[in-house]
Amino acid sequence: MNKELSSQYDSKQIEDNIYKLWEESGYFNPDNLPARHKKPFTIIMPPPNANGSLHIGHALFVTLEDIMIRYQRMQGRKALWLPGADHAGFETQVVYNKKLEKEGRSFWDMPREQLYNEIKDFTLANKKYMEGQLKKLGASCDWSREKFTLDESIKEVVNETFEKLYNDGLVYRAEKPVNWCTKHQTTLSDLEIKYEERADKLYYIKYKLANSEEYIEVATTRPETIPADIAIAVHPKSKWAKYIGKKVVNPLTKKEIPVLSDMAVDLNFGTGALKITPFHDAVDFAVWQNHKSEIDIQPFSVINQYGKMTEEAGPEMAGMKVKEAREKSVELLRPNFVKEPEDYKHQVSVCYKCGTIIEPRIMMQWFIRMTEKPHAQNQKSKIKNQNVEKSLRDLAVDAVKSKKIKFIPARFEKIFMHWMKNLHDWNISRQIVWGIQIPAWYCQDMANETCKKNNGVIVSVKNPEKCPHCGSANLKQETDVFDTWFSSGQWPYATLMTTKPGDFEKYYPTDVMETGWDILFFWVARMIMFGLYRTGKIPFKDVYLHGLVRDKERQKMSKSKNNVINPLEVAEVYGTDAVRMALIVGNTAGNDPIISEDKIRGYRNFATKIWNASRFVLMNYRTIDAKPKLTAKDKKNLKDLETAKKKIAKYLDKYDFNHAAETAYHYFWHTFADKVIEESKPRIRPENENLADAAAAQETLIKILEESMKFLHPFMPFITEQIYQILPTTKEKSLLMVEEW
RNA sequence: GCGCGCAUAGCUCAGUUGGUUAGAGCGCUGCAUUCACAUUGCAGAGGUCUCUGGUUCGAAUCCAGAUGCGCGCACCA
Repeated sequence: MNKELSSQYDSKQIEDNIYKLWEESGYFNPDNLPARHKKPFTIIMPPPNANGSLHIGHALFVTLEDIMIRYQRMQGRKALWLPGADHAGFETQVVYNKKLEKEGRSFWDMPREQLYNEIKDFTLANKKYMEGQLKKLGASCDWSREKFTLDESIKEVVNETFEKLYNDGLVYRAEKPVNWCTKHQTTLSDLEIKYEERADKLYYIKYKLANSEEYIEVATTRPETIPADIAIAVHPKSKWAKYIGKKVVNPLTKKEIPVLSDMAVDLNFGTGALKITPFHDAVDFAVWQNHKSEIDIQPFSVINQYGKMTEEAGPEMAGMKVKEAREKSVELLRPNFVKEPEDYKHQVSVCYKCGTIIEPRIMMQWFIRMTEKPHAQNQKSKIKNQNVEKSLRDLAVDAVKSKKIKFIPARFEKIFMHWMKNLHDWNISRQIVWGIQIPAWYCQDMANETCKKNNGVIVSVKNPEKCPHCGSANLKQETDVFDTWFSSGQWPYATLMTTKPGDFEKYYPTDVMETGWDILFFWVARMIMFGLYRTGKIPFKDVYLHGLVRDKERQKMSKSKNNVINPLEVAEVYGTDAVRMALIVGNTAGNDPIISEDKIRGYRNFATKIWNASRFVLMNYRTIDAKPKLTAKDKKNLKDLETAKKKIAKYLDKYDFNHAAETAYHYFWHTFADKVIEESKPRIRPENENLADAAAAQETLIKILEESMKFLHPFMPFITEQIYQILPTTKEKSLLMVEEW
């Protein structure tokens, strides 16, 4: 029967069939696993952004998680791998914006609803395509529990958390400095901006005292914002201290502005005097907040949301872009220069997507308090608050400190703590259309005192229809949507609370969160905080962080560099199993793996080796009418097998996939194929008249082959399942996937 | 500025609590081949483990410093 096996392993011919075999068995769903599978083992898949197709980085996470799931399933765990997809709000909107630009359509002129629906169609199409890709990669996840971040059930959980945070005083709406991207017309969180070094000029400007030639010297990189200066702050120990309490003249508007004393001014930088422009700088905003009583001018903006100068900037600059206005202001200010401007290199914040310089603005936005305790149990909260005594930050910090949550590799614990220490309140509102609209309504009548006290704000999981305070039906919903990470940060419990009844109780807390280190703060930290806040339990026990896949030259893969490896394309050529091995061997947790086609080719050769070794054993297989008499060497070989298998299990238990895979590879090729098989050749030939010996050799070979398929299965599921299916010892309808390890 | 890493064979990396001649893959050299597999086998060359000092009977491994490189965080105008 097996004699017609071809000498080459043809992955294309078998992979789809094998996946179908697994899928039809129903075993991806842990509920269907045989009775021996008892204790749950859960991994929630990091939902890929449904705005493109899977790249090699996705293949890495799929492989790592599938290895864990398959291994644990074989070990008798009730293994659940819950798949999903992320609408990826801002990122997807950026992608769609680009797409429209290419098509010559204007993103900004489209009605909100139309835009939303178009992006929705686009996202759902991508999602469907990605599901097919996950299957190609061999992902043994439970499709019956698949979730999408915009499922109604998920939105409800997310909104409930928001309402609870609001009632607990951890969500607030305020006018505060935020990061504004003038291209994308939205605010961004502190994590969504990056810093770039820019060569600018530092201008030294005289602010003269009223009716005097005396002046204070102020250094600034942004002379165009001078019309919005409402004060000058000096350090009390600076040489300008004698002017504290006096007034100076704004060199552009000629208005008189007060001189304040503030320790926030750095004595050792610039001139020891700082111009205070609250609406265009966060530090200045803070200074203004502390000196409100001393300043009679209300702060205002001179730059609008498009990065253009407003009327308040004065007739010479109004309407100009910031860059032009800077040149203009320099021209106007020249008489007030103390000296020629100096070249100055500094870090400026830019949008992490488009690189546009972030314009700090003061805007009414929604924020989450990260470092303060919630109010005492609020009656309004339907969800009990298990953790009233701690801030979101402390919940996470304590869980990590006490080792309830462990990082692999451990060094990320320090990085995590460092970030947590510097945590600020999180702006969660975005002025984009693609996302979950914030469940807040504004009463337009504000006909009673409670309304006024709350500024007309009503936070409610579902549309309240009427103002609960004054009964007005004249409500307007907030148009801003949540930062994507606000919803994905709730993913572990939001999914399990809404799949099947009992799932949350059974599968939460999950066992492992496996994801890239680049989203440690974006995602992992938020999941820990929200998980503890909302459920009182950690969302996962271990966090395994993988690196970013790079090419041979250590470059990050990107379309523009033309070094992208499409996992599906290479899997088509070399087989999925080869791609999976190439991603695992030589790759340790937290390090950026380097992947090249050569490496993948190497593991395709390994697949061929597995195929031919198996083929050899099967081709020579015959019924021998004798009781096998194992030699000492046979016994040693079987013992070596056990040793290798134990070693692999030990490595897998420690998340050391690299060594586990290498050990499996090495044992199979250089011990089994090169030695055991070679030595067995004369013994299994029909010429061997010692039937007991022939039977012993054959039994040893079959046994090792069968066991090898088991320990190779998590890494190379397709070829191993295929061979298992044709082994003479395999029982009808049994699957390697659920075999006992 | 604060913080986290890395430095081992030509290349990419392992090296788990310090303990004989420091490992793997790829690459390289030589030989073999009608045999399950040339997508192969066997053999081999190749390393002062960045430098300096310290701890120790003993250091690639622990400590301190230097040099080089990478990265994260950050409201110095």
